[in-house]
Amino acid sequence: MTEAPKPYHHGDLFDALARVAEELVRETGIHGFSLRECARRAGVAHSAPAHHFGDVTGLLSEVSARGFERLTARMQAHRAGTEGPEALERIARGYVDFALGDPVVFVLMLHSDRVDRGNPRCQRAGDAAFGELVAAVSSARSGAGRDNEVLRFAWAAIHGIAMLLVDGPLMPAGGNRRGGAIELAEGTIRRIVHSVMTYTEDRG
Amino acid sequence: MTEAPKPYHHGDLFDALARVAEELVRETGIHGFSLRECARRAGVAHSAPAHHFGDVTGLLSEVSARGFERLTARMQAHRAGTEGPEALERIARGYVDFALGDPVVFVLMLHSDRVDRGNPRCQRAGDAAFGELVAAVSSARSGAGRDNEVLRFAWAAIHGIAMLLVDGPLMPAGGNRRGGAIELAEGTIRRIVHSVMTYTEDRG
DNA sequence: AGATAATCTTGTCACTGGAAAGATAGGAGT
DNA sequence: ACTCCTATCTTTCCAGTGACAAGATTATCT
Repeated sequence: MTEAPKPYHHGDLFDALARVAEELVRETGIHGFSLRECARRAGVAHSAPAHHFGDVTGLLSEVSARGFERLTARMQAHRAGTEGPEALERIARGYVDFALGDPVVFVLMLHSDRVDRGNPRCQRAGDAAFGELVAAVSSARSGAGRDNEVLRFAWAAIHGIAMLLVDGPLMPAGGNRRGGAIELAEGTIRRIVHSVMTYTEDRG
Repeated sequence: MTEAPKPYHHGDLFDALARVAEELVRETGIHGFSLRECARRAGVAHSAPAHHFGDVTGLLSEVSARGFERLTARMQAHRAGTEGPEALERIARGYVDFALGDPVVFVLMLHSDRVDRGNPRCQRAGDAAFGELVAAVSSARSGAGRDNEVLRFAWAAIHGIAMLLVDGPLMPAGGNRRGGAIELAEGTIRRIVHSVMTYTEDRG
């Protein structure tokens, strides 16, 4: 039939493994992830990934890097070229939306010890993603000063609501987890933006 | 000599295992944790923990529950009976201080898939800890309304700064991680408190 | 004292990640 | 065309893991 002849050389095993790993980690969770199962699904021997990624940390780091790339794209899509406070509000929504849509990968990216955050690809992709946030804060404040402080504040609040909704105590119990969570996040995000905009005035 | 005769029955293996597990998870990280190594250090057979905790998730859930108890105590100690905005500021400092002092356990408690957050002990201890935060926000606002909204906002910001400093991109690179991080957190915490206090006025 | 239940040990299982050594293929240079 | 060299992938092996089952030991209750 249409059975592939299964050539010895896969052709693009690096990419294929990264994709399968992403799927697998979503299914099984971070701890449940298995290199052998991953290789199995990609149709290669269990030691094949080692040549491309070194070890399981290397593979999951690649998954993390791709996650950051998707996060960047998501935030850009949400921002859609806007400026000012609206830009920040949209970027924040993009951040939370990504987290809610891909919770396992999100936690993997930022808070898992199975990823090497010193990994160059990971770091570059992470910097790019956070660059979007920096740019949005900057656009919202348009040079009003206190940049580092206000950036930390904004980032912390956005990241915090994402983490609490995705994987923490604020997680809605019911069925449509994502819907309820987004709704909860909305108010908090608006409040964060407001707080960022008034940063200078109400504190010396 | 003073060699213990190593009785068949340990006496308080539940507690001993929980302690050893806490230490071990600190040393090896969440993923590196091993039930067998834990049993080894406690001086019992590798299957002994199963009887008390079921499986490794049960054991780590106990570690998590104890973490919440320590978090509660830490926050109470920081608050020291104060009221109003100061209470919230101190509680927030306690939260961040705990996270920075015990980062692995902190991440385990809130964002690990090796813990069963439905576990009764875990849930009760978690509720107690978050009760401290609720009480502090309530004291700071003294019945100014919008309680759920403002609570989510405060919690998200506090949790966010803790996570980013402990295990994320804001983590200071240098040696005295904790010192630098606390300093960074201070400004953010003050800002959070301020924002909580002005919640009603500057938004309809 | 004797029965019953709780606690702990020994032994086994399938599974995991990593290392080593061999098989296969592609490419460069002659 | 032919050989060498290297990258890719497979097979084989090893120590380690969590869970389970069955047996040994001790505490508790009547």
